[in-house]
Amino acid sequence: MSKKTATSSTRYQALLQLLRTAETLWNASRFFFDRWDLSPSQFNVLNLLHLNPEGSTQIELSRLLIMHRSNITGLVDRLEKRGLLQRKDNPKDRRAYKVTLTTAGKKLIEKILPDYYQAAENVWDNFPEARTKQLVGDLQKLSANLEKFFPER
Amino acid sequence: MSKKTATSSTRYQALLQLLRTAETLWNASRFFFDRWDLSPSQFNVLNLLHLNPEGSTQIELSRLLIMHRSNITGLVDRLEKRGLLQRKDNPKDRRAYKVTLTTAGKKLIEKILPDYYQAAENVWDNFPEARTKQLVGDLQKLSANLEKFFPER
DNA sequence: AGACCTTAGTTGACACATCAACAATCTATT
DNA sequence: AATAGATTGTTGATGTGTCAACTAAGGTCT
Repeated sequence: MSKKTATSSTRYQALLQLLRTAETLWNASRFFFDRWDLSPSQFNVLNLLHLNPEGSTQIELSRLLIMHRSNITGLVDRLEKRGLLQRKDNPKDRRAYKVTLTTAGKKLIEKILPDYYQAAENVWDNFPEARTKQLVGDLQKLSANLEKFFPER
Repeated sequence: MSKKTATSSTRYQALLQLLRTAETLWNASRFFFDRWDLSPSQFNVLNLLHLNPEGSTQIELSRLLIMHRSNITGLVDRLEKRGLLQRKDNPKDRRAYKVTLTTAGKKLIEKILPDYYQAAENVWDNFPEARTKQLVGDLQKLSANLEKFFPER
């Protein structure tokens, strides 16, 4: 049996494959959301707001999306310009807005969601459920390790 | 047993977790390569060129990196400006360049690689090798399905 | 040779992402 | 109450990514 070189180690390959698959998934989702002229990030914003009808502050969105606060500004700007959400003043904290879906935004996200869940099922194509559960567990473990090695954000 | 809602399906959660873990991994790698003032994409370019000493065309790089050709232009521009690689005219096809590492680029990537492989091992932290192999297989299967559902690039 | 199609790379317009620096506001401590 | 420190959101600079439209060059077909 030949000595393994660093470049061919399974663990190294696994990280590459993970990035590659995620890239493919992201591209697929970009293609998918194009029908409604949304980017995956824009969809994520609408989806989060839909789950939180009282509205979220921009900093909350940035934490949930693992994204810098300054990026939320532009994302919310563009969605607000399209009338899908609105910034509402927050009397409890005058530094922060409450961002909420408009009626149009709520209507759009509710139109998308069924297709979205269906697509998420389809791409697994008979993949055994138990195996999917294992995958989730493994990915979570890796995430935890990564955060241990590279702590701050 | 309660009927599962779409949002709680394991398969849907698995896709979210995949994106989340990949994001974390990407952020960790951004942090990692910062020591050499490189972005992950810049590292990938240098790494590919290091594996292919005869040089690659930009279109080859774009395919390997799953990235639009126009993006390679800027990526190569910046690395060329730093003297890490060079565009060489290609007599066999005067439309295309051959992009190769300079001595400085070769020296830099060879300084980075040992740390890189070590980090890739470290983040798995005693994760069983067999399980890693399974993960790679599962991710490949998902990738294949994704390309079936969302064909073109 | 000429006509036609394809391919490699660049450019410009735009979205998306980071960071640093700043203003406005909130909070804690004295 | 005053000061000091932290937090929210915006802005500007820069890098990264997409796409459409363009030039230059290659390939094919008659």
